[in-house]
Order: sequence, then structure tokens, then C-alpha cells
Amino acid sequence: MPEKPAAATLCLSTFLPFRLSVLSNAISQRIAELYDREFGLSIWQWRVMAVTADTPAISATEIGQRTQMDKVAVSRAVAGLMEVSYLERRASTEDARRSLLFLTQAGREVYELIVPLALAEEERLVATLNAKEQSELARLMQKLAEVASPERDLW
Amino acid sequence: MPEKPAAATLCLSTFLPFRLSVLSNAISQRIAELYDREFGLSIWQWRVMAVTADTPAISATEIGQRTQMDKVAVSRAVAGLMEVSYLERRASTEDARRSLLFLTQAGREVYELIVPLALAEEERLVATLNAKEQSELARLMQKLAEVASPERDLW
DNA sequence: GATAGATAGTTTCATATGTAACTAATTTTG
DNA sequence: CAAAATTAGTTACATATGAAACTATCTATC
Repeated sequence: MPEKPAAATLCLSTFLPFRLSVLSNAISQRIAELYDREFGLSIWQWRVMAVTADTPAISATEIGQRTQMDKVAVSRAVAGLMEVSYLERRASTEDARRSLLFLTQAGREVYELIVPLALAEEERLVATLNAKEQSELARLMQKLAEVASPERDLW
Repeated sequence: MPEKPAAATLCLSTFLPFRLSVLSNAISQRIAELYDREFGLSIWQWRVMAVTADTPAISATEIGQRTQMDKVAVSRAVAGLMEVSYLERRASTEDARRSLLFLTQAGREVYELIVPLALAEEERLVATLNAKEQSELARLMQKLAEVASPERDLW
């Protein structure tokens, strides 16, 4: 006697995409609030500062690639950072479409203030994990990233 | 002779909050596009359907707790789902403020179509991980969740 | 049992975000 | 080397989102 097929079900709270999303949002929101409250910066502005600190004379397009932000988001974050004079723009001599971005002195100072706070927040998070667990987490995330987005490198 | 302290730096691409955010967004966007393209549903609407399927007669407030959505987002997702008749609302007899939500027949049918797709997508992701790695990932995420959001359970 | 406060859920409004159209400069192609 | 196609970045517009105000109901307190 044929049985009615069991109804498909899905438990959201064990569904990996959901769990990842909720975890990531909880972490990001906490950090975003810190940057905003202490420095008036959005998370996008912070990311732009971080890659510009790492690679002075970077272009907006390359910032987009390194931060996974689309070009409109980069444009807006850059505009906001120039508004508060944390970033300055110089025209590229080889390609007049491109502009080269630099942190200003004020921008560097703020960056230097944020870095230890950001690292401390990361440390607080991973402090529950021992060294082996930390590297295992990184390895597993790497594998997921390759499957999630095989067409492009995520980082 | 005192040295100038080394400038603090932070490499975005190894910074855990950044990596988690990028990974989670890559996964969520892929799934969101699937739900939208095939069924015209947002990810929020899908989450509401999922918990309502799991717990019929659920209230909007409880949906918010189970999905980590705020009450405005729940309200809008519910309104959209009622609009397309995937969800129906009945007044609670004990508390007239509360309403009880149910999937309609049509809603259940769509739900049944989505579940295998969602599970397949999850399977595609975790297929690179063996059973031990999968449970290790879940365990590590659990630990992070407890530190990231000690004030409330994330799931 | 009337009033004050809490709770469920919606609406309003201001801001954030993404898509597409646009400008300007560069590269390619015939 | 001129026209066509590409690229860098901005602007405009439409939609998504979140905070605060609001309505309606319920609970607690006097």
C-alpha cells in the first residue's frame, strides 16, 4: 500500500544560509554601531579607509574589488570621506578617468584609532576558540567561499 | 633609542567580521535570487513561510523572534504573502491584538516546492565538507554566536 | 472599575541601497 | 585617424529598510 510521501520540511534554525546570515548580521551590526557612534563612519566608509590605508593611490574600481562593494557604494563612501576630509583624491596622470585615493593626515589618525578597536572586537569574538579551532574555521570558510562564489574570489 | 611604534594595520581580507559578511552575503544573494526568480518571494517572505509551516497559528511577534526580523519587516512580509494568498490570518480568541497565521493551501504548495530547492542549495554548499567538518563548522558557529550576541539566542 | 502602563501590529517618514542612465576619457577596430 | 565599443566614476530614480509615532487591546494598580 503506497504511503503518502512525507511532507518536505525545513528547520530554519539549522539551515546553514540562515545561520550564517544571522551570525554575520549580529557581528556586523555590533561593529557598525561602534564605528558610527565613535567616529561617525559607516561600515562601507571604514572598509574604504582600510584598503586605502593598505594600498595608497588605489582607484575606486580596485576598492570595489577588494571590498566587494559595487561602484555606486564606493562612490558614495568616498564622497562621504572626502566631505569630512579623511580622504583625498588626486587625478591619475596616465588615465584621466581614474583617480588616486589617499588617506589624509586626519584620516590616518582616525584609522590608527579604529584599528585596535576593530582587532580587539575580533579578538573578543575568536577568544572562545583555540588556535586550532581558529585556523579550522578559516579553512572551512575558505572552502565554502569557493563553492558559494566559484566565479570570483571573495577575498 | 626609542623607536617609533609600528603603525597599526589591519588586513581586511583576513578580518573575520569582513570575511563572514562577504561569505554570508554571497550565499544569501544567490538564494534570494532563486526565490525571487522562481516564486516572486523575498528572502524575508520565505523565512516567514518557513516558520509558519513549522508552527501553524504562530503570531507575528514570534515570527520575529524565530527569524531575527524586526516587527516592521515581519508586518511587511506578512502583508505581501497575504496579498498573493500564501498566508492567511485569523484573529486570536484570547487576545484580540494578536493574530494567528497559517499557510493557505497555495502557500503550502509553494512551500513544498521551495524546500527541496533550498535543501539542494545547502547541500551543494556543504558538499565540499565531510560529515566531521560539517559538525565542526556548526559547533564553531555556535560558539561565535554565543559570544557575538550573549544577550539573546540567535537561533 | 477607572487609569496608567505595557504589548501587538501598522503606518509614516526619513534614509539607505541598487539599477539604469549618464558624462568623460580611453581603447579598439576598420 | 575617425567611429565604435569599453571603462571609470557620478547622478537620478525607484525601492527597501529602520526608527518613531500611532491604534487598538490587554494587564496591572489604585
